[in-house]
Amino acid sequence: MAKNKEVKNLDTSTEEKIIQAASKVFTQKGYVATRTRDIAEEAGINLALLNYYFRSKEKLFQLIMAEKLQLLFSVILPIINNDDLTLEEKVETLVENYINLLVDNPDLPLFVLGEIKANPEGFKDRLQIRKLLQNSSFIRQLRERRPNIEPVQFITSLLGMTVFPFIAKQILFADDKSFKILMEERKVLIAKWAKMILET
Amino acid sequence: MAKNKEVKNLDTSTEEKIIQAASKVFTQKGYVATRTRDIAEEAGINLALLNYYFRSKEKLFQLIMAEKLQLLFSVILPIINNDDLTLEEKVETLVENYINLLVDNPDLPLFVLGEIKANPEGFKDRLQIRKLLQNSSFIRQLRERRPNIEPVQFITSLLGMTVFPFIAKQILFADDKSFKILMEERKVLIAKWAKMILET
DNA sequence: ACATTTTTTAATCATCTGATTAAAATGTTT
DNA sequence: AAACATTTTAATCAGATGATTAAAAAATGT
Repeated sequence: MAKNKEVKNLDTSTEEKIIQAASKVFTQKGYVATRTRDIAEEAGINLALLNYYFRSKEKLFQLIMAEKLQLLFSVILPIINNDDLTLEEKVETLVENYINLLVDNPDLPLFVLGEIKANPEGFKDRLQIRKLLQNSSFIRQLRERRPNIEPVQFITSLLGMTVFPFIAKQILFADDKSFKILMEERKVLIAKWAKMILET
Repeated sequence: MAKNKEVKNLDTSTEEKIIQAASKVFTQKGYVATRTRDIAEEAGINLALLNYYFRSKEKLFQLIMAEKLQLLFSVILPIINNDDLTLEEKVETLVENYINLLVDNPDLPLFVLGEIKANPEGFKDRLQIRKLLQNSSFIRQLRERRPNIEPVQFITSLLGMTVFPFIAKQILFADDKSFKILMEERKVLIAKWAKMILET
């Protein structure tokens, strides 16, 4: 028998291949548009094998979605709660790290936001972002600095400037090469503009 | 026989009911997630009637999508090409009109952007936004004012600040009522912030 | 080498869904 | 009212798709 799953295929186990494939197809096409056959083909395996490893399309999707949410949270949470960072430092780090993440995962925003809209109830529990934000030192610093501005207005703008280009990529940008260059430029631009907003 | 289709049902002809229903369901759920049966039910008619009026789901979708693109363009194009408006006036009007449009059609951005991503080829011809922008007086004014900033960087930020809240609504905002209030506030905020960016 | 467990496959099922069809109902003109 | 055109419906079809099954193949332990 093969008890140690870890020892088998050191490079890419079948399970890992499926997860990789599912991650790619799901984020590219979304849940409904994705056929389990697509994932199987992408993974280079048979369809039935998918249901052997993961009981259903839904289960596999939940796994991928949890991964993606974790990825997004892991960039935001440590920063907005870090009491050692000034407001300006938080903004800089947030923009820098977020753009880095999105350059490597350009499909992430539209995927996650689309799935949330398609099935809001399924995210009710997992998405307490608002509450996590509410109690963050980031919000506290924002309120201190600009008492007359709703923190959510500033955050929406910061996120909008950062995330929107990846959502509207197809429309606004010509080719992938220049897009990446512009996104690098954008790190300093957004940080500068955000700080201006905080100063006024 | 009934030659004058217009005379029949003055309030809502069957065709109009179907279009209304399709508009609602498509923008809410997207193309693949929408079943023709959903549209029929929403319109209060039988399924076969859909294929009687519009030959197929695809045809009906194309009609709706064309409507929505037209809606979006009709807000942007007249403004960015209006030589009588200063750069600041363009920004103000653009933000004001766009938020007004999105408050009435909050599903529009995610719908259009999602469908473009799902089928980029189908939009290749219809989406010359980049070219339309390129030759606009808006771009010319931006280049004059801030020669050191790529116009697309500014435009992406302006659109991001304006459109993103409607895409991330579910995540960032608590309830619909406060959302609308904040979006009203946002008109002046974005205009102010955008003008600051242009000044520096 | 043998037995046992794990992995993989081909074939099949049941359901969903877009579309069609034939016929009934409704409306219009004469 | 009769004849004709238009509108609406119920029933059905064909293809796609998620899932299952039974059996073969491969890996592993003794």
